[in-house]
Amino acid sequence: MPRYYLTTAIDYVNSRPHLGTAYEKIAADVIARYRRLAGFDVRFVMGNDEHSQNVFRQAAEAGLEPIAYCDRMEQEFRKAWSSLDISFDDFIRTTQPRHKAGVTEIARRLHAAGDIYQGTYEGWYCVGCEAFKQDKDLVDGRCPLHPRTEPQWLKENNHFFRLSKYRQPLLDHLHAHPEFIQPESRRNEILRLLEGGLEDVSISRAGQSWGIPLPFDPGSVVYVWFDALINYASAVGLGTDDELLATWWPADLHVIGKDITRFHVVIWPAMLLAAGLPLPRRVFGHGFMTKDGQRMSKSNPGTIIDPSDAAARLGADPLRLFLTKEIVFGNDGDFSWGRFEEKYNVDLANNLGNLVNRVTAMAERYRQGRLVAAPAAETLAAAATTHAHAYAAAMDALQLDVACQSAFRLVDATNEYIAASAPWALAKAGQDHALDRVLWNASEGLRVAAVLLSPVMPASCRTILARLGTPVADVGDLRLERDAQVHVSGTRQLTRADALWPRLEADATAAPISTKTKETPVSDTPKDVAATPAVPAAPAASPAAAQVTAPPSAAAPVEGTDTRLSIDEFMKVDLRVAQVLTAERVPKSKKLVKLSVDLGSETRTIVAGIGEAYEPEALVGRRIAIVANLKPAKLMGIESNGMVLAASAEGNRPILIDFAEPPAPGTRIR
RNA sequence: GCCGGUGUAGCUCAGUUGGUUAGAGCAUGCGGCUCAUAUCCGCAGGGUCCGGGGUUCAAGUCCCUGCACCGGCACCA
Repeated sequence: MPRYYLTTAIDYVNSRPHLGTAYEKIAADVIARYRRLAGFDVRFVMGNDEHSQNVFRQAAEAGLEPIAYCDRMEQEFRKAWSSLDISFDDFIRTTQPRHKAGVTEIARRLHAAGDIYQGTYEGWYCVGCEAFKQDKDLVDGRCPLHPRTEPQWLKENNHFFRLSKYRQPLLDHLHAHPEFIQPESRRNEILRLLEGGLEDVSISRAGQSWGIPLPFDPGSVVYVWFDALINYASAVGLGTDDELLATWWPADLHVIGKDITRFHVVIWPAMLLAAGLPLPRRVFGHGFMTKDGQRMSKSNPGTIIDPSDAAARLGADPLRLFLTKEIVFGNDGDFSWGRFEEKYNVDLANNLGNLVNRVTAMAERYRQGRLVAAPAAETLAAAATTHAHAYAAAMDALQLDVACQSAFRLVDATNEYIAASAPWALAKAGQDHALDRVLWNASEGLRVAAVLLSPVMPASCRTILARLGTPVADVGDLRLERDAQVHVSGTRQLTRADALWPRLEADATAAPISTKTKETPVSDTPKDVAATPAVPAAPAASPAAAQVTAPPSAAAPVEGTDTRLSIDEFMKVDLRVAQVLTAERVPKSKKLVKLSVDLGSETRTIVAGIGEAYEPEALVGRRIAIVANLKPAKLMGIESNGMVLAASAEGNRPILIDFAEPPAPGTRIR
């Protein structure tokens, strides 16, 4: 049995998964399930990346040990993936002993190969900022933010990886294996990057406790991204189980976001070359998800969609289909509730779902559900073969959207076949033989379509197969070769049941469905499956829900990570009323405005990013709210001593705070 | 200002290395069917492929240029 090892990127645990991360897992899951269907022995690995300083900080803020925080986040992630029916075989965490063993092994190998050397990072260090400063950041040899503090010349011991040594081998590899990076556009970017030269990279941090110690310098920990990449090999036994490693490595496919392509096609392969390990066969950089055209990001709450919510609304399978079929794999994709609901109605309610219903209904009505094999209908059988081949070719080429479309063409072909052969007319005319044949073939067209769609909609397809009298214990038992063609022998008992995907009516689609419905678990006995819908009836929009036009709100903070401030902490912020004396645009900037403001006792210069929303002249005389005790910052060469308060949603123009009655400049706000 | 992306039917988008008459779904109009969740099937209308210039026997596709929108950074303290 051929093997297939694929991975997704492991996820940072500093926030809960959103639809963008879910998209990657769904796409990878579709590929994994397709490979199983195609007869491969599949290993599908996902996991969490836990050794970042951010995680360390977040844990501290939540009053937790880092590992306890990570444990909690693991549950969050597992819950999300479970609600989306992600069929990973293994879930690796970078804090696990097996991963530490893998990292240690790689570090040891690179060290032995002479590809790690000790270097020092030297530079001006500003104690006030707790950071190294570049020469260009210093003014008269001093940190502009802390002009009274003498910067210190510091050295930090670091270990460097000789990445530069692998420039030519990487270029050779890319030329020898054009399929290594996909899609194509990313490959060109990397070629340009390599042609421009590579610099060695630092792989350690001194003086940190949260991380994996370097075997040859226990005082340093491995830098987080270097650590993270190794998970792909440590998950299959690097450093712990040579036999397992030999079985699965190299990976057939890394599915990652396009933003981290260069880590995966430059640094990671260079590490493997240095360690004497084979390179992964393919790296696929998928696109980003947007919400209603806006970039989905943590700092923009309106764009964050909780994948479990989205799945709960119409079902995990409809969501999986939408993301797989409507987004060209490799391109950015947009999610909107309206489009999701539209595609749900068209593809699932009207076409596939209705086909299931009409086939089972006719079988029951004309034959008490009992169908006997009949000769294949030529056109439909040919369509099944053609579309199944196109489907497999597309899947092999990772054109997931094209593959879905092929499967749906078979759904269309089956609907056409039914219309053309009019079984209801045959029934009326008493042409039993012809009727038997049409019913059998229609059910076969549908069955093959369900087999093809099973990687995308596993639970639903299992239900469809059960209703068609061809139950499987697990869709993983299906095989393309055997099951994705029209069969011409046997007898079956079909069962009609509730609509799989009830059509959403216009007024229901206008409002988000706030009721969280969980998918009815599919029972193990096919009989029950046939009797129970895999997806509950769409919840009717209640009058109350109909008034709500906003989508479900952004992800709530993780339980237990209470980030609220005490009153003392809040009082540290010195908010003041200020009156604008002068305002002028900062030359060559897009949105910066330089203000001088009256604070009662003093006059301050503040630079604010409000130039896109306000004309500077209109600000003069206006009373605004500012933060008065911020550390100064330099913006476009101008020192800003404070911050103007404004309502500012990401992507929207800021709106200044206004006072209904004018307070005196300098008045404290609290 | 720099870097990147996008611009194709009313809407949402496909369009491989240049190659017949530029496609799909939705929406619209007409017709058919009644097994089915008012579903399905057929037909039709609808396009300056953002503008301009160029290369070529041939350009939605390649090159130059302009415009518009989006994203990132410089600058949101």
